[in-house]
Amino acid sequence: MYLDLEQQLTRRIGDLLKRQYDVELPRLVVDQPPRVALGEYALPLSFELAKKLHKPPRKIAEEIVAGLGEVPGFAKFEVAGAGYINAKVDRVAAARMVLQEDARPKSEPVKAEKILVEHTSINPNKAAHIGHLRNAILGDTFVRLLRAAGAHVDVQNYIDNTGVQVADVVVGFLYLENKSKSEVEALIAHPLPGKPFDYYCWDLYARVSQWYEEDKDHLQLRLQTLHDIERGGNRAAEMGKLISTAIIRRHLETMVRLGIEYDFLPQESEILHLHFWDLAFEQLKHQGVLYFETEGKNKGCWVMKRAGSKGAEATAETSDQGPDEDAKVIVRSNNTVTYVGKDIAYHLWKFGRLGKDFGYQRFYRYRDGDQVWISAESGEADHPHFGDVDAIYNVIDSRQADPQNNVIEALRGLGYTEEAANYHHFSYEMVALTPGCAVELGYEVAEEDKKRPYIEVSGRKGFGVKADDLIGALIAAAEKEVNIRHPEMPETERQEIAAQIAIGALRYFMLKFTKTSVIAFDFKEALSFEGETGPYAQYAIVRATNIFRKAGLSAEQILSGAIDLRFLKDDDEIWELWLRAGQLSHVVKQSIVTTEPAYAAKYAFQLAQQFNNFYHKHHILTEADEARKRFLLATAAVVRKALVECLAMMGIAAPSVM
RNA sequence: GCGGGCGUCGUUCAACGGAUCAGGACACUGCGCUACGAACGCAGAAAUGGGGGUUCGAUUCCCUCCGCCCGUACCA
Repeated sequence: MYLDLEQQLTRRIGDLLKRQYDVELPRLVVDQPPRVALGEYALPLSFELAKKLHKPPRKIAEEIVAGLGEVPGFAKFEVAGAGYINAKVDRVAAARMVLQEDARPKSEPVKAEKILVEHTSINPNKAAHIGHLRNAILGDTFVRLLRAAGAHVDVQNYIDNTGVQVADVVVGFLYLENKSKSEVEALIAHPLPGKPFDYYCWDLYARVSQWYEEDKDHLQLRLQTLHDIERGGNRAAEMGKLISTAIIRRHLETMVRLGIEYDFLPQESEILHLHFWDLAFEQLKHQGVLYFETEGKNKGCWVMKRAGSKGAEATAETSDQGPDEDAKVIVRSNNTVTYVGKDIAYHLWKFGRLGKDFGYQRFYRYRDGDQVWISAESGEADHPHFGDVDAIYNVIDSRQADPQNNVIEALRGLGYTEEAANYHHFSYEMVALTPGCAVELGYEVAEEDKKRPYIEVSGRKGFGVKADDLIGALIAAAEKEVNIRHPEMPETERQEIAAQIAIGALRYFMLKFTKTSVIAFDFKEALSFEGETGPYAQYAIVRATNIFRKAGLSAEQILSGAIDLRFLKDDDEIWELWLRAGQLSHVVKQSIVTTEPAYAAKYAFQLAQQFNNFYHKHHILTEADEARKRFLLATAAVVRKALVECLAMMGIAAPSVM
């Protein structure tokens, strides 16, 4: 509703400006007035026009209002303040639109046909921690938003199964624990009590890192193991595959608890063994993106100009002054490829510009029947096709901005300017621990660290909060509350509701911060079910549900029955609820174009807050006027529907009771 | 050094360059359940790091200083 009327309005204003003043504004700013009594849209454009037209803003505003005449859907235009134009919609007509619409933005914020979102991408060598949760929840929510907007989205979780991190755990099993392949297999099949395989590897990984510290010669073993894994066909490679595959399964299980699913798991092992790099290398050399360095510190390497490096224009004058020391190495002097190099090849594949595809194998099937595919050298004959997309979103933390930009730079250098423009690094800040939280967890914290606002988590040091531990703690806390409130309920039902509340709390917690904000993790805040939290919004829904239950009516019955919308005409507070509900598609659009799910989270909370207010003020079931009662019920139903839909986009369920 | 991000009530987070109190949450003080369940509501107190500039208008844009964080590998 809100989006449609806004478009209607801006189109009319645009026409009017051209006709009446022969001017065009690059973009028409549309605000909301401070109070809904003043209208639904506020246009500050006369301030901007004042200089151009040499007239006072207020006069321009009056002229525009006079020139607008009747606009369908709008009741009135008013000049306010120093020259604002406030537009008041026809509330009854707008409310009718709210009753009919769905969440899909009609203005198509998503241009691309096929979109690929990559998120999670945890190194498969240890349990997922809270930092990974933020990544996965941001990514999954963005996927849900895009799909709600009608986009076709594939979800990928990139698996770096041949990197140093996996190598480190392999070193741990082979050399620290002297375990054979079958012993590790047994550990995977029958984990120690209270210690799933990914937890086991979490500890082992930290021990190996410690072991490297003790004697630098141990690092030789790591290098050796890394090379063995990359080459394949040996003991270390087999062990690596065994470990990474088992850990991936654990990660999928962890994410399933949060309602997060993937379509495809591309692995680095296939990027290597199917020689993706060779094809990319040819293109890069051919287009001159890469050049061979013959002197300086990068002598003997294939390098490219670093993204954002200065002197791009100055090369003509400075080219005689020796090699570009700031260049990014893509192929090392020992002929191996760096991470960025592999990533370039991978991204050429994503955009269908590589000329080669993965093999695909079935890997995991979700309860809902959806299938996850994994890359393989020789895949199954019958498989879906991934890649070859129009736009990509890589949910990767902000620390990796440089390598991401280098990949984009390489694409641009290859002439794929459109692909480069449709390559979005969905960047977000990390989750760190407050010093207090670290102490609470029993870690030793240096005095100087205690003064810091937060401390970075580190898988290498085993320093952090594991995802499954946090989920477990949340469920236990929620269960306690549910048990108090609903002792009569069957246990399975109580558990289900506790899980919904726990996940709601966790997902909302990870979404309420904007991406640029570092989350300083603290148990007290994360475990809270009060205030600005997921359960707060869920509770508003439950309250509405309870009213309908007592009234003996379903939401559908209420919304399809006779509703006297004239009550809206002189009730600003209730009208604001309808207006908010009608803004859902606007919120979806904004969240997508700004790649900011926090925007949707804020909306959900505010809507719930307004509903709780309404709930407190109007006692619906005892309302004597039957028509008014039906109108109030419809208000609750409309808000509930918008809330349920918005929470669904965040992966938060609406519990039946709580 | 260079590049990027960030400094907002006690704490934590909001605010496309816009309208009277810069908004919410937590914490704090004081209230409100015989109601559609209080995982709620009401009231109170409390903030834009310093200095310039652009603008009709700056928390927002530009410059500068101070402070914090992250990058800046032939690691991923």
